[in-house]
Amino acid sequence: MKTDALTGIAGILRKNTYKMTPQRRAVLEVITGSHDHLTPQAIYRRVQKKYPAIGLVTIYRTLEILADLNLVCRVHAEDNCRSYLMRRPNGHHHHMVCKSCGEVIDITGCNLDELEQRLSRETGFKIDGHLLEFNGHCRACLDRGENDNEQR
Amino acid sequence: MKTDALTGIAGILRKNTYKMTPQRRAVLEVITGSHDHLTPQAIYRRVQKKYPAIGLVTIYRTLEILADLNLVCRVHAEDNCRSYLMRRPNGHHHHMVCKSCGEVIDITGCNLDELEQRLSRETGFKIDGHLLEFNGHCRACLDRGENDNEQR
DNA sequence: ATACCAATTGAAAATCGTTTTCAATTAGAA
DNA sequence: TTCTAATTGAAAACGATTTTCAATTGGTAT
Ligand SMILES: [Mn+2]
Ligand SMILES: [Mn+2]
Ligand SMILES: [Zn+2]
Ligand SMILES: [Zn+2]
Repeated sequence: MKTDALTGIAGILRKNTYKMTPQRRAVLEVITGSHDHLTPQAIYRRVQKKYPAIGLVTIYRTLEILADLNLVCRVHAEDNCRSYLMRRPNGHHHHMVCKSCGEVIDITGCNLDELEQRLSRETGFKIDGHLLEFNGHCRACLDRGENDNEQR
Repeated sequence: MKTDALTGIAGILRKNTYKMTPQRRAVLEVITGSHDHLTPQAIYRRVQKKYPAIGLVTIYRTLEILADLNLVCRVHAEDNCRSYLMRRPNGHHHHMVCKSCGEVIDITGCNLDELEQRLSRETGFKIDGHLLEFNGHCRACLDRGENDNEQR
């Protein structure tokens, strides 16, 4: 199944005058192989294990292309405004982030259609999409004593 | 009224072992005097007009303190993941951003309470807040020819 | 009013993530 | 195999933010 997905993506790349390279294959394997969202740096570290010679620049460039082709999504968290990257989600979803431990939970079933329609009607905007993110404290952190240990 | 607000804030600062300085006063005047959200740089430029000797570091430090004291809010946009700063909002609200021209419209009346309760029940999370942002194209940009001119 | 000291300031350097430049390499069509 | 546009990594450039540090200052206690 992994092979199938990659050859499919290879086709999409070729169709857009991009080439499938070993580096890009390595990046794709890391991204599709992880359930979590990964920063460019995190992806870099993981890819290096299989492909030590790869450059961080290549990660950035590859991610940009993949995002443009809608094969991966860009996200960003609240705290450090660093831009995060995530693998292609299984459909539309959002995130709930624990302020203490940083755990990320995927959220489905946001229905903002009514709101979007109202806004569109009132402002004339054509709304393409939205970013929704909840923050708070997870069960585990709540139990283990609320305050203190904010993750930097 | 301006004086009142500032002396009030001065009290809050003092209560937290912070001092009210001319620099901080200048920053506060800029922030409270603008309806828009401002980047640290934008605030810097404006403050400089009244207080040319101020350093950019002071802007950052002041904003961090004000945010910690909940006197201003942190926000961040979709595109460039730069962290934006906004003046204290007149209540809970969100943003709609035009991908073409960058215009930001304030949104009120998001009712995510039901969703938050459901999520809280299902996951055990204690939800503190949320970030919601719509993106699309504003009326003006739509009229002036859809595609192309994406802002850098 | 004066003294005092922790808090504050700005300049400069350091950091961090990201982008640009460029010459050498390579994927893949012909 | 040949050919060429696309890709690569190193290094430098970049822009935003943070840290360091010595000099200054706000505000409280005398
Ligand atoms: Mn997700
Ligand atoms: Mn606003
Ligand atoms: Zn947690
Ligand atoms: Zn617009």
